[in-house]
Amino acid sequence: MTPRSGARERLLGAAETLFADQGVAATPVDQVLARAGVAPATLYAHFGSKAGLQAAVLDARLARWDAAWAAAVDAAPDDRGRLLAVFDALDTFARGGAPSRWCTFLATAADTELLRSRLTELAGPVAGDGAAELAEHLLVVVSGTLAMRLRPGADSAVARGRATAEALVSSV
Amino acid sequence: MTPRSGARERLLGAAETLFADQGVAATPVDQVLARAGVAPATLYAHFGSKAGLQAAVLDARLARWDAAWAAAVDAAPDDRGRLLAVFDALDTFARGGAPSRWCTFLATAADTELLRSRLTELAGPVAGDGAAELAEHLLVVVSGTLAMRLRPGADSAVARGRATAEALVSSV
DNA sequence: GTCTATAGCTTGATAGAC
DNA sequence: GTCTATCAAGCTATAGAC
Repeated sequence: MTPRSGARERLLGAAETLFADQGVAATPVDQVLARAGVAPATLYAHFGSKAGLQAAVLDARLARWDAAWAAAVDAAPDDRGRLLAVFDALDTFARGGAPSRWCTFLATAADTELLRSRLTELAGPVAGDGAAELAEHLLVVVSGTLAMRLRPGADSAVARGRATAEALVSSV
Repeated sequence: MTPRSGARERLLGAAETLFADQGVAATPVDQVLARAGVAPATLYAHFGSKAGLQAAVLDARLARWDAAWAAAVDAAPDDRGRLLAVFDALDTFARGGAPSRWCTFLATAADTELLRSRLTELAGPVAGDGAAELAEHLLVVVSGTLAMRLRPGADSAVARGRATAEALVSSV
């Protein structure tokens, strides 16, 4: 917890948008600095390197995703709704002005395991002994939904993914 | 059709591997040249630019994927098998020594439409009126399978994707 | 068609003042 | 902690000989 620093927050915000829109490699540090209105040395004082900044951006995103998913689960009315709440959270994230390629951060190892374990847990009340299998199916569908958001027709990606998930849940 | 040129083929092969393993942006032209054993000017004579080389690599890949899928469909015994043949083709590609991140090329617009239309066609005999809907579900699953191959546990990605697809087909 | 050599630019990161 | 100014390295692409 660095003593509150406007520059730090602005750097994280600028980097998140630019990295997501253009890709990390295609985004020069100078561009992040310009958008944040910060000097080069300040960035290196806070994050050490471009890679350090990237890591900090991913961490921040993961934490927000985590919170959004938890909130969606809490808001759901029943077991089936809680299992499918991932898609509500995806929808929130997608509509919430987040960069169009925000989903790339989900391609990390930590996140895959998080998804798998939570989905298995949530699938329990719905599928009983078949919970692990259903969770595995839903993991594929969630991954596919993220992938679809990278392509044309991204707007309807979450809705289509949810429809597929519902078909799977109903077939249990 | 350039007069047969060993350099051209070597460049395509080297670029395919390196681009897939490291990403295009992270791969310097020099590295492609070194692996191919070719001089800079030769690359620019054939492809005009790094982007031109990248485009040529994608074209070649798409053509091979196309052929592999068609072969898998032909080899399948029945309608259901033909519909699920995408996964046979994915398996062939994945095992065939292709770079671990080969799937990135499937994130193109052209390919998305190709997938959708062919899957819809193949779903006809299996799902009748529900063909379009089933194809849409399978499109999500195929995309998810590709995404899973980018993460740890990639080896079993195709098998798990196929299992999800079978659950969907069976529920029709 | 292919080579060697190099131009010209952009990048990530640092030095030193305040 | 933040700034201005700058370095050293790496990149893509081209020139010119064979």
